[in-house]
Amino acid sequence: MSIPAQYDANNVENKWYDYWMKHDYFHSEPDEREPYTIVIPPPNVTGILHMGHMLNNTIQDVLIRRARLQGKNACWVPGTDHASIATEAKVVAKLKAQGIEKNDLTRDEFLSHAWDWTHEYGGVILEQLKKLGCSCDWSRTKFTMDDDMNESVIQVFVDLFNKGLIYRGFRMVNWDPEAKTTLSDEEVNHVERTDKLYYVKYKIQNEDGYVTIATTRPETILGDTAVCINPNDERFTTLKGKQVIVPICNRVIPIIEDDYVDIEFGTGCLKVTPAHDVNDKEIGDRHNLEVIDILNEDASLNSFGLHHQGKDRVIARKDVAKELDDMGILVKTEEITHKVGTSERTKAVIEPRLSDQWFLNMENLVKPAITSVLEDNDIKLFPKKFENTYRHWLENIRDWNISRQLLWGQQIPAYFYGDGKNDFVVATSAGEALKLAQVKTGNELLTKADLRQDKDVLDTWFSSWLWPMSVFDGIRNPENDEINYYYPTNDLVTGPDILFFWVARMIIAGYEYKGEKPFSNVYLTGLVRDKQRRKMSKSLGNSPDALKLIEKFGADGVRVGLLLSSAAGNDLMFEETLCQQGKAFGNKVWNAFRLISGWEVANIEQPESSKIALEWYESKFQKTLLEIEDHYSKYRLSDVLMSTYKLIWDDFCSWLLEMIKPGYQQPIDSTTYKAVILILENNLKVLHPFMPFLTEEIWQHLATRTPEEALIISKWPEVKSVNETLISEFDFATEVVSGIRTIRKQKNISFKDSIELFVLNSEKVSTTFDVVISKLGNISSLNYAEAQVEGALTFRVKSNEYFVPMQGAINIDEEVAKLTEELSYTEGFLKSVQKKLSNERFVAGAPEQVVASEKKKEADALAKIETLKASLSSLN
RNA sequence: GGGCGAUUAGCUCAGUUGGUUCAGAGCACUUGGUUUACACCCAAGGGGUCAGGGGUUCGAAUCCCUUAUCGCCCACCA
Repeated sequence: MSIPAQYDANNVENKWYDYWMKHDYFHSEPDEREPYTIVIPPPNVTGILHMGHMLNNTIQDVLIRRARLQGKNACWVPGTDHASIATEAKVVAKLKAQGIEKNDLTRDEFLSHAWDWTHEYGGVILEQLKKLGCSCDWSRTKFTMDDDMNESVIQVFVDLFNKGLIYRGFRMVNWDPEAKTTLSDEEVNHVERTDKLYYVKYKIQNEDGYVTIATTRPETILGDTAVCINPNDERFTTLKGKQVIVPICNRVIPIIEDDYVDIEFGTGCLKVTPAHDVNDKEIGDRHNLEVIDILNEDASLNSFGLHHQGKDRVIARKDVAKELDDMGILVKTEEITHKVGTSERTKAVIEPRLSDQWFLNMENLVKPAITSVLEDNDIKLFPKKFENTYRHWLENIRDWNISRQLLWGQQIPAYFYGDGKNDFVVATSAGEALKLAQVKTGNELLTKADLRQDKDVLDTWFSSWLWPMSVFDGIRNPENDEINYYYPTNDLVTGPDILFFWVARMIIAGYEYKGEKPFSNVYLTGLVRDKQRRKMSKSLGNSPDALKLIEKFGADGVRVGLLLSSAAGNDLMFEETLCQQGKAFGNKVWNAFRLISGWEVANIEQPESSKIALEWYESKFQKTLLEIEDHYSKYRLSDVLMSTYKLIWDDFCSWLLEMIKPGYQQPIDSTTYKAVILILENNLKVLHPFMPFLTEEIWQHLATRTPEEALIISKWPEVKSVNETLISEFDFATEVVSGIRTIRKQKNISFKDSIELFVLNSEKVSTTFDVVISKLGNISSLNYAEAQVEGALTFRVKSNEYFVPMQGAINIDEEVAKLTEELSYTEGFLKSVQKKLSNERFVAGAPEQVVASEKKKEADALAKIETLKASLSSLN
C-alpha cells in the first residue's frame, strides 16, 4: 500500500493553503447569498503570533469555515492595529540602541523611522495566521493607519467635535512618566504595594505648636498649598483659620476645612497638593488653592524641588524624608499596604498630572450600548456572565481622554492660531481649518503658516472603535454597497481584557454612526495559561513558540489541541499534550481513510451486518449532527469538537468500520463501499472547520475533484430524521459485545477462537443486531435458549442473560460469588426504588413521568433478580 | 472597600427549569493485546461525602443561608 501509515501534516498543509488561495475561496464580494461576517481583532502591527492569537483566530476560522460550508457568503476581514504606545515604545528603543534620541528628531523624521519599522515587521503576524490555516479574505487586509482609515478617524473626530461632544479640558490625567504620555483610566492597573507612610510635623505660623500630617509621598510636600481638617473634628477646633509653614520650602499655607477628610485615618490632618493628587485637586478647586506642579514630564523634580531639583521622584522621596528626619520633624514611619496605579503598557507607576487634554463626553453616547446588550438582547455576550461587568462599566462611564502625547497615530485635527486656550479650530484638513479660522477671527489675512496643528495624537482605540465600519468604508461612504451588505457583522471573537477598551466602544460607535449594532454575538475567549495557571508571557518564558508547535503537531493538531478544552470565557491551561492528542486524532482519521481506500470492491452481496451497521451509523450521525448544531448555536465550540471527536473515533472507527470490515483479503461489496464513502465525506465536512488541511487532503484523495468541488466550499450535511429505536437497540448490542469481550479477557480466550453464545431473551430485544454481535464477538453460533444453560460463563445486560458454554473451565465458586454480588447490588437498588414508590408524598407530588420511570426501574430490577436467582440455583 | 463568578474523578471540564438519560466526558492511570487501518493503536478496568456546615423539599451537584479558598472587574482614602 502506497499510503503512509503516519499522516504527514507539514507536507500537506502548505499545499492546500496555496490551493485555496489560488482559487480565491477566501475572497468575498457582496452577492445574493446571506452574508456571514467577522472582522478580526487587529493584532499589533509589529506583533508576533502568540498562544492567545492562535486560540482566538482558530475560533474565528472555525466559525467562518462552518458558515462557508453552510452556503453563506463568508467574509473574514483581516488587518493590523498601529498600537500607538506599544509600537512607539519599540521604535524609541530601537533608535536608542542606535544612539538616536527621539527628542532630537522632528515629527516627520520619527514617523519615517516608525514606518520603516512597520514595513519591516508589519504583517509578519498575518503570515503566521496563514500557517494556522486562517481563511481570511486577504485582499481586504486593512491597517488602522491606512489613508482611508485615517480619514475615517479624522472625520469622526471632527463630527463629534461639531456635535459638542469632544472638548478640551485641563484635567488631572494618568501620566505615564516612562512613555511620557497620558493613559486612559482603562489603561491603568491598580497593583497592591507596601510603602512607607511618613508622619511629618508642620509648624503652626506664629505659634509654638505643630500639626502632624501623614503622607506616602513626602517629596510632594514641596507642592503643598494647604493643610486640610474635617470641620467636625473636635481635636482641631483651635486650628481653624490658622496657617502652617511647609517644611523645607517654608511656604506659608492656610489650614482649611473640608468634609472629605476622614477623621479616623492617619492623623486627621491632610496635606493638600492639588497638582499631584486627584482628590487634592478637587479640594483645591473648592477652596481656590494655588496649584504648584513640582514635577517634570519624566517625573523628576523641577525648580519647585529646590535643592532636590532634577532628582527622580523616587530618589527625591527618600532624600526629602531624610532631610525631614534631620530637621527633627519626621515623627515616625509605618508600613502601609495600598494600591498604586501602574501603566498597563510600561508598568511604570502612574503620576496624576494636570494637563490640557481632549475628552469625549460619553454620557449620552453610551445609552444605546446599554440597552442593546442588557435590555434588548440585540447583542449577546458569550458567556453571559460578562454582561455584569459590561453593565457596571457602562453605567459608571466617565469621559474618555482621547489624546496621547505621542507621535505614532492620527494627529489631532485641531489647529491653533493664537495664544488663547480657545484659539483653535477643528477641521478635516489644514485648508478647511484655515477657512474656519479666518471666519472665526474675522482675519482674512491669516495663512496656513499661522496655524499650528495640535501635537498630540489620538488614542489607538479611537481608530479601532470604528473598525467594523471603517474596513467597509462605512464612515466616509455610509451608504456604499459593502457596508450595507456586510454590516452589521455576525460574530466578534476577542478576549475579555478588551471588553471596555474595544468591544463596548465599537458598540457605542456603531450606534452613533450606523444607528445599528456592529455585531450580533461576542465570543469572549479565556486567557491561555500554562499548567501552573500562570499567564503565558514572554518574560516568564512559558509561552511555546507558536510556529514550532505548528511544525511539531501540524496546524490541525494545534487547532484541535487548543479547542479541546476551552469553553468560552474559561481560561485555557495549555500543555503540549493537548496538541499531541490533536495530532493523534488526525492520524486516526487518516488511518480510517487508509483502511477504506485499501479495500478491493466487488460486485457481491451486501452482508446483513453491513446493511444494518450503515443504517445505524446514519442515524447516529444525524443525532450527533443535531447535538453539534445545538452546541454551535450556543458557541460551545469545545463541545462541538468533542462530539465530532467521539463520533469519528468511537462510532465511526471503533464500531462502524469494524462492523463492515471485510475478512482478510476479502473484497467489500460495492453497496457498502459506496455508502461508507458518503459517510466518510460527511464526517470530513463536519470536521473540516477544526482540521481544514487533513480533511481537504482526504477529500481530494477520495475522488478526482474540480476546483468547484473542493471540500472547503462543499455543502454542510443536512439534518434528517433520527431512528431512535435503532440507536437504542444498537446500544444494547454494544453492551452484549462488551460482555463477550470481558469474558474473553477474563478467561484468556483469544479473539481468533470463535465461541458459542446462548441468550435467554427475557428483555424481548429485537434480533436486528444479532449479526453484528456475532461478527464483533466472533460468535460461531448465536442461539436463543429456553432455560439456563449449564456449564457456561454468564453475563447479563438488563434482565437478559447470556451464556458462553465453557465445559471444564467454569469455576463454580467464582461464578456464584459474581452472581451473589450482582444480586445483592440489584436488591439494594430495588429497595431504594421501592422506598421511593411507597412514599405517598412522592407518588402524589412527583410528575407522572418520573413515577412511571421509577416503576419501570422497579420492574427491571425485579426481572433481573429473577434471572440472577435462577442462575444461582442452576449452579447449586 | 464595593460588585460578580467559581469550587464536581489525578488533570481540564459537562451537568439547561430540583426527579427517565444523575453522578458524566476527554485526558491521565491500571491490566491484557505482534487480530492483516492506526502502539499517534485495540480491549477491559479502577477512581468522586459534587469545597465544609446548616436549611427548604417526598426528593438537592442543582434552590436558600453560612464558612473557607480561588479568580475577575470596579474604586480617590492620604
